[in-house]
Amino acid sequence: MTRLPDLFAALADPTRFAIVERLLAEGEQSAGELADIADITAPAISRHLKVLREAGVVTQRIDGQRRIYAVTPEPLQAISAWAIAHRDFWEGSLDRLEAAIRNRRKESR
Amino acid sequence: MTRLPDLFAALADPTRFAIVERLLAEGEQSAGELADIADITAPAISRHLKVLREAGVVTQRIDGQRRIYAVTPEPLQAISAWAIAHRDFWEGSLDRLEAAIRNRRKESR
DNA sequence: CTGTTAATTAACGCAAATGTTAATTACATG
DNA sequence: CATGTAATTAACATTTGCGTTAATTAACAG
Repeated sequence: MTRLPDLFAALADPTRFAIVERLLAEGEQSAGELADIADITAPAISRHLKVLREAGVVTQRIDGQRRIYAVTPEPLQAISAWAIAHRDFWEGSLDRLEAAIRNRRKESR
Repeated sequence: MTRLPDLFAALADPTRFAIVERLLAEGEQSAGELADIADITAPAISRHLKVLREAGVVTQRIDGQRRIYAVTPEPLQAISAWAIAHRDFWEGSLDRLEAAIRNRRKESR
């Protein structure tokens, strides 16, 4: 089981976070398709994907000469579990949490 | 509102994560009380607290010559909201895993 | 076999993060 | 007011992270 700080480190970079969001929103994609996620070169993307892979955030599937990436469920589960484990701490504002979720959905359309 | 990658960056360091866990478990504590959280000097702790403060993860309260720190609810809320917003993804992870395996079998024929 | 495409690895430069010791600020107390 | 305690800021060294270009590996197409 990956430790949370390592998971957070993987998601702390804006480019990597964008990759994860994209994969979550649109499903699995090849390294090439992810190229336009940020204004950086292909090797840079490749290294970000490696970091995500080593943190267990994404899995790699080989299809011909393409490497196809998808988000792994476990890390998201782990993060959710951690936040919810401390729910008694921030439970005072469930309304705001709900609002935040609604907001996210709205933005992603 | 703080962006998630910045939040994750604040929590990516093991010492900072330990500070947050401690404050969540035992409630607010002074910088001095947090000194034993890791085998580093007081200035190092102080800088970690500054990072957490600037990311909005903790608040600082002044009491005499002590600075007392406590976790802010909003960041945990935000993280939880993000994870839960993608719950449909990792909730049925077993089904998806199965489907992915079936899919791969189909393709390789 | 040859050339093209997809992606990664190698080698390198630079900026940011993290630790140290020393100096500073602010409050408390005899 | 002089001294001690709590914490931070300053200055500096070292490591890590992230980007680049060039080289490499692997699969595909003629």
